[in-house]
Amino acid sequence: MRPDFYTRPVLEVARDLVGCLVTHGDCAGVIVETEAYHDSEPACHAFVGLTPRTRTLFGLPGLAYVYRSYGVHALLNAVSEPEGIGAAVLIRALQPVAGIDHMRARRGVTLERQLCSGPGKLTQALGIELHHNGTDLWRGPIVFSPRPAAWTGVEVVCDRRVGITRAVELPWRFCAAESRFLSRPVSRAARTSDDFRTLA
DNA sequence: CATGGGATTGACT
DNA sequence: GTCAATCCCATGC
Repeated sequence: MRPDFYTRPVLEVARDLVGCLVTHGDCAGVIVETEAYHDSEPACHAFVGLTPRTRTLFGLPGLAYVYRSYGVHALLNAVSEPEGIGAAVLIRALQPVAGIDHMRARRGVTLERQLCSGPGKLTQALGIELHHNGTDLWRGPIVFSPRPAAWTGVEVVCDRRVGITRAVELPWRFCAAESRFLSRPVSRAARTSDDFRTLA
């Protein structure tokens, strides 16, 4: 998608990215789980302001923000909101649709449900690394493209974000409700409470 | 320049 | 359920 898709409130972008396609080389998958981050809340890297690390986050919407997590994994985000606002959508899980044997080789596992069911797993499966930080998501090499016809109208539910220690109460995780390719199931609270209603 | 803390995963009890 | 691996970077002296 072009940059104007990402020049919107990050919660809308995070919701609307569910169902979109991510392609890198011969590998591709449909996004089934995202999380939103914004410089106004302390779980976001951009909360500390503009530093060498957060330069991409404050940059042009539609750029890839890729950083190393726990010294081990590369995590992929789509920079959102207008330039000058530090916000991004973390891609947390994909349903594999192409290059599946290549993903198996990179991941060292065979079960499709385990190939991209986590933010570190999907970057390993697709061969996404730190040098992709700052590349754009409409020309590539990593390309985000609109929902395939079969994915229009999928139900998206929201839940609390995974693996953070600050601003844990914000329901800024977005999941394809019926997907079996999530990093973890949607919580009981999110399924039953009105506190987790998806944005209109 | 030293230190501490992760937007995780996989192996193990 | 617990826990280590491993590295980038923000912070503070």
